[in-house]
Amino acid sequence: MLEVKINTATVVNPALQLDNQLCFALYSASLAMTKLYKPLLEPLGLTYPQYLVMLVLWEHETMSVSELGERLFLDSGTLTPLLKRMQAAALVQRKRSVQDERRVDITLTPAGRKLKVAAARVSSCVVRDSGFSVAELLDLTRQVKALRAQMGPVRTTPGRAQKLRETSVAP
Amino acid sequence: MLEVKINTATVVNPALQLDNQLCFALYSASLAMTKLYKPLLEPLGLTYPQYLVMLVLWEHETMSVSELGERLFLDSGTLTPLLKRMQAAALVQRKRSVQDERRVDITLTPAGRKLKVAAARVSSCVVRDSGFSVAELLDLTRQVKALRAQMGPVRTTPGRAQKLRETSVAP
DNA sequence: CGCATTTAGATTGCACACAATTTAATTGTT
DNA sequence: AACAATTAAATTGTGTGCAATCTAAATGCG
Repeated sequence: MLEVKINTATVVNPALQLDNQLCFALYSASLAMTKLYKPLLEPLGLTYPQYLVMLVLWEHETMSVSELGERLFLDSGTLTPLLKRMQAAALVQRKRSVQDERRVDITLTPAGRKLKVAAARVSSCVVRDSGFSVAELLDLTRQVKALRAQMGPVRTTPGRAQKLRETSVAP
Repeated sequence: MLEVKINTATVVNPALQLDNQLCFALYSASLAMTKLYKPLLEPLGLTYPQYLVMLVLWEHETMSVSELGERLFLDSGTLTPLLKRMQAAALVQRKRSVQDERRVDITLTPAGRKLKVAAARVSSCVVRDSGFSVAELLDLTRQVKALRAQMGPVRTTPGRAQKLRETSVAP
């Protein structure tokens, strides 16, 4: 491996430089986005992941826990406690399905439905603060989604982590 | 607000559709990236955020906790316990600075330094699994970093959340 | 010098994420 | 019908993120 000593810093191998890491860019941008949303969602009584759940429910009104999980790429270990908090906040209802007693259906309450209007304002606020045009945002969204699609062939259900082929590289 | 009833689904207002949300694309892609790395980092005894710390240290060898925080946009509340675990794993050393007793300097151990070779293999493995060309990855990285720069004027030190201007929109 | 202010880390408490396991309900098969 | 296999949630345990608070050390200033 090419290696150069500069000062006290051992640098080079661009593949390991933090600033070249897409993973770090995404990680960091995602956390920054969460912080951007936080003060805007606080008046609505929502955390950021809870806001994502609301986005789904505003499109569908009723979904099972696992359907929500498929849509958001989250599992029951994350969603169950989150949804319980949202129920405690009277934003959603959790009810065992009658047709299938395994399912738990999540439904918006009137209060939850009502939040949609305020959320639209939050959304426009964030778009503005991003400093990007709507076209740029949509294009970037498209690219990031394409990357996402490449990476995670979904795997919602707990258990079975997908097997990754190891790259065989001379040691 | 324009609103259309389709089936049981209340749709429309593209600004609130999950699939149009850059924030969700980033969030989801970032989590997927973490999952992609996880099985590859496990043999190295690293979690994904710990891997990010290592990337910084492989570039600098020694940094204070707050310097690491500035680089990674993380605060001491996150880093302190994480670094303690890394110390317990003998990857880094934590030592009070002599010049400034407030500082805690983080240094790579020989074991930590050695991991860099294996990490390069992990990196190339992830690049391949992304299904994107290196040029595409770098370009996307550039864009996401630009967005990141727009959003978070850094704020490392705990306390003082930045004040956001509310959009004044007719209720 | 003396003392308020600032700065660096650590700590506490809460909310995710997720692997792994458990329980219960349903489906598939014979 | 009987029973193994599958599926849906919940639970448990670990590791982040981060706001808020706390302690101690350094700095600024009259």
